[in-house]
Amino acid sequence: MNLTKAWGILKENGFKETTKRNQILEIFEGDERYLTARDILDVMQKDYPSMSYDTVYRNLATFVSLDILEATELSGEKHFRMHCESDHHHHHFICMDCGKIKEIPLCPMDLLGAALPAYEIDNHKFEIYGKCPDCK
Amino acid sequence: MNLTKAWGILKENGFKETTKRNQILEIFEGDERYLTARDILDVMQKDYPSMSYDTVYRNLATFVSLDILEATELSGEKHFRMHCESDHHHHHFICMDCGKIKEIPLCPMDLLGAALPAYEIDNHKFEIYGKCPDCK
DNA sequence: TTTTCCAATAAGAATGATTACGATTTACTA
DNA sequence: TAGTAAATCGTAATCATTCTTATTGGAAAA
Repeated sequence: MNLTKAWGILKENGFKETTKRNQILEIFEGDERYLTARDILDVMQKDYPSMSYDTVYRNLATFVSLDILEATELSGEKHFRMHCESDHHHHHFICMDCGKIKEIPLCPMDLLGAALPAYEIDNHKFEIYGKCPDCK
Repeated sequence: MNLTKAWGILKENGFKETTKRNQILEIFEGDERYLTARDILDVMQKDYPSMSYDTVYRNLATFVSLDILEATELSGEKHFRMHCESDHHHHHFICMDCGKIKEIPLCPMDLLGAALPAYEIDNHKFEIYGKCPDCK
């Protein structure tokens, strides 16, 4: 997702255009890896030494709720990255060295079909972890 | 997995048979849900009011490293349950109401085959979340 | 442009899970 | 039964995240 589209979504939902908010989005636009709240704060504090954790966490939560960012839990910490452009549902290979991802077009839920008829399925998680060709 | 098998593994690896360790395993043997460290401590402190967090976390880590317990991250907390008996690799549906699980025999990695030839695949996670028939 | 209002932010304290550590106790071995 | 290393206790420290109150800043209206 790019900045323009992200701001379209934010404006539609009544969020104000602030410089901090914009700069956080710029970081994600320029980095395809999964980043933590601390990663964001570290970069932001170069320009805004007084930047607060609260601002980072609040904005990350906003972005995730609007599907601008996607989140996942890696070794006990929440990680975030720009939501994929792809309009079809997919999953990710995640490189545990460099953090870069590769889209996996397959979704195991397609194959489960009616295997769980009596169950209410709300969500699912499928991720592959390892090393990408560059880090291998 | 049952207590006997768990103690077999522990003894093989030189771990001592302590009453606390045994009682933690008994809790897991009698509960098919995913439990947190706090859940364990709460139950244990009925019998041992001085039970320490350190003891709980240390033993949980030991059990996971020996594949006696399996662990997963649910809403920011580590959860543990007895390792499944099934000798074939499988995944889980997890009920977010009661915490009970259902085994899913399918593994998406089987279907990926050689789809990621240049990648080193170390691990993967596939879990389905929702409500079981009883909670629905 | 200026005023006004409410969302957004700063600063730091609070929380909650997890880990660490020195002192003490316990399980096994000889 | 005594010796020894592992296990546990009691508590403090750490780390990510959330909360709270006061202040600031964006944008709509005057």
